[in-house]
Formats: sequence, structure tokens, C-alpha cells
Amino acid sequence: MNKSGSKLETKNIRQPLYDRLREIFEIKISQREWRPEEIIPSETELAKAHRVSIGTVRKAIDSLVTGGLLERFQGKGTYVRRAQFNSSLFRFFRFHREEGSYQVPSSRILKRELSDLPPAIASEMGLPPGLPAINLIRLRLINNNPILLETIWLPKHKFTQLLDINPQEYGDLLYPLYEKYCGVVIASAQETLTAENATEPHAQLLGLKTGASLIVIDRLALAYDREPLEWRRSRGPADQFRYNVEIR
Amino acid sequence: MNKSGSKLETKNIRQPLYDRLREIFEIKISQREWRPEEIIPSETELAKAHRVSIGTVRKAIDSLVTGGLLERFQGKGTYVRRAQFNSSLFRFFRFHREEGSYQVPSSRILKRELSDLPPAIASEMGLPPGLPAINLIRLRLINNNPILLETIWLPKHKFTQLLDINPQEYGDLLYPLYEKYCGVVIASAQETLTAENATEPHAQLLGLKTGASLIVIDRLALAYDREPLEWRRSRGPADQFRYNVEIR
DNA sequence: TAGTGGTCTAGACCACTCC
DNA sequence: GAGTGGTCTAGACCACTAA
Repeated sequence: MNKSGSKLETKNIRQPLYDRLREIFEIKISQREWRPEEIIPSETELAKAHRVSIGTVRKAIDSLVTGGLLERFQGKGTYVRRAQFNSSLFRFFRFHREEGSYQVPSSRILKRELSDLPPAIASEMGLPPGLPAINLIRLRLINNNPILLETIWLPKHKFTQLLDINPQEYGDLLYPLYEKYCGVVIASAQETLTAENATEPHAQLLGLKTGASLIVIDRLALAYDREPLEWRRSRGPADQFRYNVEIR
Repeated sequence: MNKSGSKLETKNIRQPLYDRLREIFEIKISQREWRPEEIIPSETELAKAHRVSIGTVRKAIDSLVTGGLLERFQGKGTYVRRAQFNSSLFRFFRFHREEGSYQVPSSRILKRELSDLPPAIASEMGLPPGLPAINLIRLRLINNNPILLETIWLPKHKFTQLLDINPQEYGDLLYPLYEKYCGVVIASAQETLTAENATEPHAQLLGLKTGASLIVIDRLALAYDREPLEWRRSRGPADQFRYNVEIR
């Protein structure tokens, strides 16, 4: 609708052109006009369409590349990036037992039930407490050794299709499942790391001694438009965890 | 020596001009030709001096600003940034007891001794094992409550001046001390986070129960030229720790 | 060979800081 | 008012990809 030669409207406050452009591109991504893994128009096309110079388009795209929403390939084009959860804190658990290669843990759903969103979790998600929700409890294993215990909360109205599937058939990864059956794409997440001593039931499920140090990772997963989609808390053995960071 | 109008030598391999410029500026910083908190030449001066366009200088400076080595202020100039250890993992300990404001913990040196670098630590520092070193054990407190227990290793030849000072007079922060007495500036650091159950002596010093969850942070601190200067391991109570990160 | 992103130029004008 | 960084332009040429 706003195509082929529309001059950007000037904003009341002072806002750089490239910044306004970035916003426009973000909207196109969140509204799936530009879809994950698809190519977007070339820099010259975008410059003409928005009546700005290529340098300005490049600066807008630069910031989206840095932000992880786009990906550029010289000679090919610019693509909408699918979120990579390789960068999750989970990767700092040494799951690769024995040889080095990464391995997706297998999943066992221990419980699936309908439940109203508890106030504490509703507040973390920014959703109304008491909202109908789906609660999953899931154990993740490597070579049949339990390694992570997870409790997951999903707002029911976005995920009803999950209830029609036998939890034994959910498979090892949930996000592709969300996308396939519920049309819901996870675009980013916020994670929080803490540690605690294992309670007896947690220790038992993970095959540890009561009181052992556990790493606890809370994750709030969001859509491209930052709507909250999933909240989960994961617990794993602290002695399998090392996290590195660079300080400047 | 390479001033006023020297054309950049072309490298054999294909390397962008702005990348070569960034390297040159990094060297000036690490060799203290440009010093912390001092202003560097303006963009136009740098462009003339290196016979490139302003845009290219800007791109080189951009990457150093992103990397945390420089800081720009519109209308004032560009400055060499002093490392900010606000971004250390330590800030995720909730040290601000009671009201919100941050507070530098006070320090008590429990031990200072000359000792050869143990192999494990030498290997982490990338220095030869057995190198003469200074080992400090330090307790950090808020309102007289012990909150962090640290063991610190320094290569002796760079820090001999520390031996002439009474450890009771080291003060609450070591890095300013290093700079003042040893002429050594910490520019960056790598940190690693793990967790463990407290041993009895550690628990006792920190006022915790044996077996309580501890967060362990290892830090390797480097000079601007990435020479290793200090290694430390810090332990604190896990229930006072929350770390947040954004995943994309 | 056509089309893409990557680098680089040589300016212009603006907003801000400081004297 | 002089000097700084911040934004923006309208090109040029290059390296890479794919048909």
C-alpha cells in the first residue's frame, strides 16, 4: 500500500531517517510481509521506494542485522533471519558428553494440564492472572540420562491445537511444533540465570542428591512484535554448567 | 612518526581500509599514545592524516566504540574509554541490601604471599607454570557482612610495588591501586560463571551453611594489548544472584 | 553477464559544546 | 562563532553469486 515512491512522513520529534526506516522494516517483519528465511528487496529498490539514499538504507539494515532480525549475504541478498536458540544459556550446559559434537536432548512430557495462569507467572509474562493456560512438565535426557527438568506455561487461546496432539508425539523440540500447529513463531527471548539447592523431588527426577547445586534458567519467549508467547523454568545440574562472558 | 599525510600501506591480502585503520587506532591506544580519558584527534584530522575520507574514519571509530575502547560525544570529541567494570557479572549479585543504590563492598585482605604460579592457573593465564607470583586472599563485605571470597593471582614482575605497601592499606578497589603503583591498566576481562556446593571453610568465611549453593566467577583481566595481568576466582551466595540476558 | 551486497569518496547541512 | 560529531546524499568501483 505504501509502495513505489512514497516519501517518508516527517515525524514531529527529531528522528533520524535511518531510524524511521528501521521501524518500518521491523513492522514488515512482525506482520509477516517479510517472512523468515525469505529474501527482502535489494538495497537499491528500498532506496528508490522510500526516496532515500542507499547509505541510509544500509544503515537501517545494519542495525537490524546487528539486532539479529536480518542476515546479509554478499552477492545474494538480505534475508529475514529465523531466531537461533544456539545462543541460549542452555548451550553452556556440557551436554555433549564424551565427544564434542552437540546433541539435541530427547524429551519426555511428564504432565500436560489445563490450568489458570498463576499470578507470579502471569506477572512475568505481562498477561492477566487467571488466564486459561496450558502447563507442561518436561524432562530432557541425553543417552537416557535426565539432564534438564522444565515447567512450561502457554496461553491457551494461542495454543489450543497442541491439545489435539498426543504429548508423546510432541517430539524433541517445541518451537517447530508451535510454528507448525499453532502458526506461532518465536523471535526472541529473555533469560535469567540463578542457582539453588535441589529439593528432594527435583533431585530425584534429575538423578542427583538432595541439596546439590542446580542452575535455574527462566525464559520468556516473544514473537517478532514482542508479544509474550511462552514462559519456562529449566533446572539442571550446576556441575555441568560453565558460562563465559567478555567484559569491557 | 607516521604523521601528517602518510598513505596507508596496502596489505597483501584483501583488507578493508577501515579495518586497517581500526588496527592502527588500537595500537595507538595499547601503546598509550592515546591515553584513557583523553581526547583523540577529530575525524577530519584523522581523515587528512591517513588520506582517507571521513566516512571511512567514522566506520573505523564506530567499531572501536562498539568494542568499548572509544567513546564519542557530539560537539565535544572522541575519547579513549576507561574500562567499566559495571558490566561485570558481579553486578548481578544483589549487593544493594535494603535501598536500591549500588555500594562498593569493603575489602579485607586475609592473606598475601609470594608463591609460584600453580600449573592450572598458569594455563588459564597463558603464562609459564612456576612463574613467581603474588597470591592474595580477600574477603569483601557489605555492612560488615561477608559477601564475596576471592583468591587473586598476579605475576610478580609486574606488581612488585604492591609488596611495599601494607595490605591493610590496599583500599576497597584493586584496579586503581594497580594503575597508581604499578602503572598497569586493566582494559578488559573474560569471566566464567559456574556454581558449586560450599565447602566447610568457604561456608564459614561467608557465614553460610556447608553445602549451600555458591556462584563461582573466574576472571582473567587483560591489558589493552591483551597481555594477561590478573586472574581471580570469586565465590558468593547463589541466592543473592540473578543474571539476565537477551537471546536472539 | 546481470544483480547483489561491500567498500569508499567528497562533499553538504545539522545539532551540540564550549568559549 | 569555531569546532566537534551526527546525518545524509549520489554517486563509483569491487567481490561475490547464480543463471
